[in-house]
Amino acid sequence: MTDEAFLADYDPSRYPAVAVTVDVVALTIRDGALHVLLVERGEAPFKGRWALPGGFVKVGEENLDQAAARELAEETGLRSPGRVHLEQLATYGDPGRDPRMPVVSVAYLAFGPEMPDPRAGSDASDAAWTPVASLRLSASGAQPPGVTRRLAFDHARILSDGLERARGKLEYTPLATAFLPETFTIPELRAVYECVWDEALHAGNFHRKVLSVPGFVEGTGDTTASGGRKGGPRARLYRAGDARLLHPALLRPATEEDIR
Amino acid sequence: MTDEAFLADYDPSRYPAVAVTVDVVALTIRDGALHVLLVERGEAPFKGRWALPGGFVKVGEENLDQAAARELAEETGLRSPGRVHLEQLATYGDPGRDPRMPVVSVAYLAFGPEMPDPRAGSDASDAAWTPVASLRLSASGAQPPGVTRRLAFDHARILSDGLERARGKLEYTPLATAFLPETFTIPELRAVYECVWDEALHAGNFHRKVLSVPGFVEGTGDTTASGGRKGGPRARLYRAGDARLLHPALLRPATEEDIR
DNA sequence: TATGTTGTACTCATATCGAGAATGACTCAT
DNA sequence: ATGAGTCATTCTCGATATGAGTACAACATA
Repeated sequence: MTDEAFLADYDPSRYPAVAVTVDVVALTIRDGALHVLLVERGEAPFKGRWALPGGFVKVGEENLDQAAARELAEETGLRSPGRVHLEQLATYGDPGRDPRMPVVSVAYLAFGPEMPDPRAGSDASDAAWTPVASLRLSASGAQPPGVTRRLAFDHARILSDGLERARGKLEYTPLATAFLPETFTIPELRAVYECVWDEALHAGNFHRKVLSVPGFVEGTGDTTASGGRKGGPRARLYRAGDARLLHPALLRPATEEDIR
Repeated sequence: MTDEAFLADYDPSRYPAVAVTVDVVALTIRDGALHVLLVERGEAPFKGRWALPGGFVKVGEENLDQAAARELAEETGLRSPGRVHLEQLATYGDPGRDPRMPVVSVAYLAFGPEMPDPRAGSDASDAAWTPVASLRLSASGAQPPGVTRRLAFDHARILSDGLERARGKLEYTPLATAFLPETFTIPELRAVYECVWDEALHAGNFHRKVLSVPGFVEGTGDTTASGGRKGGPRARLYRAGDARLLHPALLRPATEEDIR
């Protein structure tokens, strides 16, 4: 930004009326399916429709990361700042994305282990973890059978961008562990990849790969107390290692359509 | 964002005085070195220091991408919207990042082939392509010998984030071609990777790899008119292919420090 | 013409990947 | 208890990718 431009607008009354908000795409895994945290709007516009949790940034008092963490905790009644990974996703500022006024929204992406049901915050009439598969994310494209909901504002696009980011980050960072509790088994880690990528993975190869990437996981020496629900031996327990990047990366099988 | 929060702030006079700007990290390659487009500030604060080009978003009239493209063209006198790749980088909103008032800046990353010298825009006292290596990007860390400049505001951090993004994108997208003209040779493409990554690459292996990734480049059937400056045969010419992702990726050699 | 440079194509050993199968340890229904 | 089915973990094997080095012909320069 240049100085003259600032001086020309230095008088606050001359600013365009812009609101800056944060919206959070909070993802977790429940019952083997990817879920996103949504709140139900109690007022127009989009009354009764579901939206991403979010709110105004207290500009000058907090930074954007703090605002996102505050919204995630405050508006849904989830405290648990502990093991939640939060990162900036992208910023959306198209004219008309809010019918009432110009709004620039900084979207955040949050990954966390299975969390309790949220309570509705002061602003939302309801809040719930919602299966991503039950949402209509684009006008075109195949939709799952059953109930499909359309999100308020441009939140379908934001969620869609967040999912794409999450899918990509699983390839070259150890963030999949952010969806799991402190200790976990390799098959649980594989389940994270499978439900975020929506692809079945080869159990043996996945096992070999995870153990071969330095710093991805480290063994605890323990095993689960019993076998799985449907049988099978006890599994060894691991915790997240100290790697920030997976090298070599754990590439998802790419299709021609992804590439072109 | 929730409805009640909006209603509470519906009166524009109650908005906090937030300015929304775009800043552009425009990268190109000149004389075998990575350069970034900077403008010299003509007024306080940071008068005489260099900064990223940027300016206010005309909220409600244009979207963020358009604002970034406009700033890149307008403030520097570079029109050339043609072959420039522009993508959103991140958003910066820490309190105090501008000493005068709260400012939220949406940063963009631009890649382009070698471009003419900019002329100073209406706001900047000067504008120039500056070698990235000549800039002091962090307080700590090794600095190159010779002139090092410190950027205004938090622009060193933004540039640093932009460089890291660029380095990563070269691995799994064909964006290196955005630094080159319509047709180019494989050694020219290798030079892009080498100067963005700041690492020497094995010529033979790079050649094999580029040709083996589907859709990365396609041959034109032509060759350069003559050999290189210091000799060597004519090189075959290629143009960018239709791939949006490189599969398998062209991974840069990772060091232990990158990973942990 | 001699010399050095370099684009491109090899070779070869090693690492990684995808697919499948073997081995037990476990759960559950009978 | 017992048998059937499930599944964590480890192997094997062929296909593919990678890193390092060599070969050679085409080119610029002196």
